[in-house]
Amino acid sequence: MTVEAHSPLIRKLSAFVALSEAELGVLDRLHRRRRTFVAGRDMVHQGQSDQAAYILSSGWVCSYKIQADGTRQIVDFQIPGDFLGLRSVLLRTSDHSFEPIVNIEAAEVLTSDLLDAFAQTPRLATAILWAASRDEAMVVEHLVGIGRRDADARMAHFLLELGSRLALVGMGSKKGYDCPLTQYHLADALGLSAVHVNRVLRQLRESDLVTFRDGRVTFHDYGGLVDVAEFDPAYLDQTGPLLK
Amino acid sequence: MTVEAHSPLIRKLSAFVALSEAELGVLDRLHRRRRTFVAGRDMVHQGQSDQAAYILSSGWVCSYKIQADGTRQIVDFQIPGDFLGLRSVLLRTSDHSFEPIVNIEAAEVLTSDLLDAFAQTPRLATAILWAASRDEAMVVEHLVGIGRRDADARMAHFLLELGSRLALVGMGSKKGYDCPLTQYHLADALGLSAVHVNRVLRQLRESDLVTFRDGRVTFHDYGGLVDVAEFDPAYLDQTGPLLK
DNA sequence: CGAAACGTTGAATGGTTTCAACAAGAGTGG
DNA sequence: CCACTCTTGTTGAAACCATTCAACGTTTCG
Repeated sequence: MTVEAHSPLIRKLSAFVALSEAELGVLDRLHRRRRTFVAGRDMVHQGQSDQAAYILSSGWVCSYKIQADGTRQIVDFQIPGDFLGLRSVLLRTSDHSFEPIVNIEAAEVLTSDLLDAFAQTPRLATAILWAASRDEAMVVEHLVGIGRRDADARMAHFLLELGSRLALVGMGSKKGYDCPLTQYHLADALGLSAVHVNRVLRQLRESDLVTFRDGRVTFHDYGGLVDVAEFDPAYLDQTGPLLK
Repeated sequence: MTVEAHSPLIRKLSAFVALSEAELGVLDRLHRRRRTFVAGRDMVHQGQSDQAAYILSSGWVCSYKIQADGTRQIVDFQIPGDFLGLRSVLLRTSDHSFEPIVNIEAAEVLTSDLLDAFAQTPRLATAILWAASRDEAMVVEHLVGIGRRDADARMAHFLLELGSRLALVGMGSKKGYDCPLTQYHLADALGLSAVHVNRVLRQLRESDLVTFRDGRVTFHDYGGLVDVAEFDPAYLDQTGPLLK
């Protein structure tokens, strides 16, 4: 079987670990319980208990937290190949909500499925924990961006990071990528107002760096954008840990 | 042996799981390799490879990331009982730096020690992963704070969260706690300028909510502060997962 | 067709930063 | 022991980045 024939998750993990046929089989079996969710309706709501985890196979999801005053902070976006709710399984309660941005397909993974898979193939367990650590590193980088970058750099960094992530599952390149997010999503993710997001996007467009329009991100000057963002993809480029 | 006779880590884990004598023994053995570090000099520098992890037994540490333009974002503070660098072990390279804020004592934990301990007592492994998930939840809450809270609420929330964490290891109460941080630390953690931190602290003090002075945080009106911060400690109060 | 969601733009406001200056205490070396 | 420097804290004034408010255009969809 070629890598392309598999799910985005397998494609992602394969970029870092050469998986054996047996491991590929276990991974395939994790994808058995297929489910779909419609855009806009929360799949998991913050405070909900005893949740399953999911592997996203198509579509986009965002994980977010709502505050008492109604403002929303998007913590992360999930794209095909990403795990979703891994932490909610370990803590018994989910501390944030998940909302599908478009209609999505996902494989439901019960706690027992996951533990069984880990018991069968420790190398796979390590690979998945590696992916989880990489997600955590992205949240940290997100934190740094919101705390210490101005709006332009923040936006530029965000669009670049998303591009790198999508490239890993074959959904983007240094030319650009399809992106179903609205300016409201960007605002809630970057800690800005929707109005300001619009202005920032205009400025980046008029500087011939990127265009965000009609569900498509187009890079016009990738290098220039990297400079604006001070984008260093080191935290995404980790090679596999403990795996020879 | 009573809980008080043990390390802060044991004290923390004991608040959520009743540990057996055998598990306590394994934990004690993880504390064998004692080391000290002096204030101000990085124990781990971002980009450094093949790092050990540490269990902090006394003193305070901060983990941070420096950007190209020299600005610093503190991601988290570690207090006694906290793990440090657990992720750096899994990813081969550390993506951020650790700096002791005061002279500290820590137990060095080699990757092999950790894996051995996990193999011996799966319940302990779960407990430690639970603690790691809790740390991640705090980073997420931190992200929300920087993205969507104004400076006053951010500061109030931060001081309250720290208080709750310290209370768990017996170093603080709703009256207050000792705190070796400078206003610069607060600024770098909260994504503010040091000047503004000073003003915010003054305002909170003049509203008779908290005083931050001479290495001591004193709560004057705990309830009032909770209101300002919209502090909901749910994400800290998880009861243990998968452990009956 | 009307409503709802998304995008766009201008003007006024405001929270936060920057710049600048000074005070107090700790540590250092002459 | 004093002068010196360094770190930390403090305060005012000006400048700025981002928000809020408000209005309007566009597209989608029932």
